[in-house]
Amino acid sequence: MIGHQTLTQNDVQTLFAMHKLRFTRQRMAVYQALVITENHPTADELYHQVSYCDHSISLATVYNTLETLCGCNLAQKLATDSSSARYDATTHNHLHIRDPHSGRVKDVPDELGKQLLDQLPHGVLRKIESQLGYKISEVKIELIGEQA
Amino acid sequence: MIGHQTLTQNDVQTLFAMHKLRFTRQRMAVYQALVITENHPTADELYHQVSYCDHSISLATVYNTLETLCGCNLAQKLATDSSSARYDATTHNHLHIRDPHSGRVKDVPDELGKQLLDQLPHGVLRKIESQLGYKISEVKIELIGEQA
DNA sequence: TTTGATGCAAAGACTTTGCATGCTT
DNA sequence: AAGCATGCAAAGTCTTTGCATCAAA
Repeated sequence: MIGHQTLTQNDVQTLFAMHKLRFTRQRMAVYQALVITENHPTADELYHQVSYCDHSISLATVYNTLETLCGCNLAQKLATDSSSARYDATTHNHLHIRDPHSGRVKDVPDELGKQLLDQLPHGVLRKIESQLGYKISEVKIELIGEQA
Repeated sequence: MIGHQTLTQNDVQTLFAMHKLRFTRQRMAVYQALVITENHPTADELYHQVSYCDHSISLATVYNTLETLCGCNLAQKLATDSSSARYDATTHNHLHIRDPHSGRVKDVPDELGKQLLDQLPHGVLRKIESQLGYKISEVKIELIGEQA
């Protein structure tokens, strides 16, 4: 996988081409901002961040771009209990750890998250599937805790 | 714990009194509807459900009531990636299964949810704690899947 | 009686959409 | 050149709020 720190314009251009997305200055800026931003930003936060360099971009374009990115799995919309949606450029299943006091959400390093997901009791998951009549496609986990 | 099916008006009255909430016909109806409803309803769904019997209740009251109930932990607002919030009268840690197509959320029966939580790889959790410097107090799990 | 809840409508926050223009392919 | 993306503003959806009235304690 391409490291986030070294994501060049060419990388993004290639990525967009792979997904049959037109490459525009606005999409480039929104995607870059999304990838770079540590915490998971809202559309409005991205808009302000991008506006800093591109004074003409519109909020509607940010929303449209985010929807497009989510549509081809280059981003995902996170579930939230607050009003505005948050977005994440990491689209593979990964874990978040949230500190309820500070409200901060951090990513759990992939190798640890993967260990946790791999070691889930799959027998119980299958029992849940058969008992509820569902086909489980994903297990989302959020850890709650505070910095020691 | 009081079973949901046998929740009488007196139970609710007592419950509200314990939380120093005024007992009104509207709050009673909203709380009852929330407890009874299988999938976690939106404010609008509750409004329509309650309206069926109480033609004068307003949507604003439903929202106000839900906020009040959440404020004293008689309900919780669920995180969602769609537009409207969903509410849940079960406030202890339990598992949800969400169908991304319909947006519906269902509870996983407590005994199965408990099995899943008990059989988590605690060694990995401790590794995450020590590596990130966090004390994990809770693990929230949401299953994604669709009805077979 | 006092205090807080309700209903209504208006305002607010967030997001989507229609359309003319411009840019990518 | 064709078709999709953009910017703008307007509309749409969900939620909150101000205020007069009403009900619970």
